[in-house]
Amino acid sequence: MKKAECNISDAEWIVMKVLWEETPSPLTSAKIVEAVSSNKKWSPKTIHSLISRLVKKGAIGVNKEMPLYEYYPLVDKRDCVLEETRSFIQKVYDGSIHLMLANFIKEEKISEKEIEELERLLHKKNND
Amino acid sequence: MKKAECNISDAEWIVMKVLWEETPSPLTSAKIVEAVSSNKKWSPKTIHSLISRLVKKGAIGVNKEMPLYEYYPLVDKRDCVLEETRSFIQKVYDGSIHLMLANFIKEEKISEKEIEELERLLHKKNND
DNA sequence: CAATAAAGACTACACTTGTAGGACGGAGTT
DNA sequence: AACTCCGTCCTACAAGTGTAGTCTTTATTG
Repeated sequence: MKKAECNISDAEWIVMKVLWEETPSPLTSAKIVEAVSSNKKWSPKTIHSLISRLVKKGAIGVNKEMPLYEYYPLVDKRDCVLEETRSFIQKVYDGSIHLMLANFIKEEKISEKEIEELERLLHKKNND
Repeated sequence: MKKAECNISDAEWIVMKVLWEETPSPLTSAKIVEAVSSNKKWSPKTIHSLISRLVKKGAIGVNKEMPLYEYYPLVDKRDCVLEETRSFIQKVYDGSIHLMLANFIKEEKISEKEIEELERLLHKKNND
């Protein structure tokens, strides 16, 4: 998995998530189309386009040994999530994680159970 | 303040934040350029372009009564923050706020003091 | 094997975005 | 009055995106 920049667009994220989450990692485009189609009513052509772009960007790799190409992620999900998160926080909260979380807890409707779980997480983190 | 869609790009956010945060709300473009320039080394032309686009988008309004136009926000910051947040969480966390916060607390390096403050916030929220 | 269908390569096309530049006119400066 | 600089309005222009379509090759199926 590369460290580098992800630069994945909104539509491309949907495809990447399939590759990151679908278990048998090398997937044929048909499998990808199938998985994506459950969320998005895109033409298969559109999904193929997204796949090609991701290959060109170096975000996914292709195994051409097979009759039907098999695709697999080249970038690490965690890295992309972090990158995306950072740019979001930078844009909206001037880069302040703290501001972001605080505002978030204030604004969002989170259930009590969730709050309790988050508190547990915070505690655990605090005791590391 | 309108409720509607914000659709503010990364660069435009920088301008919007000036208008939202700079106190005397109606600002001349010179003031905006000045404020933005402290963060970004853009040509004034660029900033003017962003201002015009925001006007066209309906995100900011203009008072043309004055010799130098004065600009002020038309969209509410909170709405835009929420919208931006939602789309971020949708893209990266499939819309799960919980997943997002949990992952966030796990991943990010937050100071103990911050953790404590967040816990306080959670507590307060819990007792509402 | 012939036909049909799907995959892959390449093309399309309008819209948004980052990042300005040019023309024109009023305000201040000499 | 002439010149200069800034503000407004309009134009520019390449890269990235969403959303496909065409053309060629290959696999599947009767």
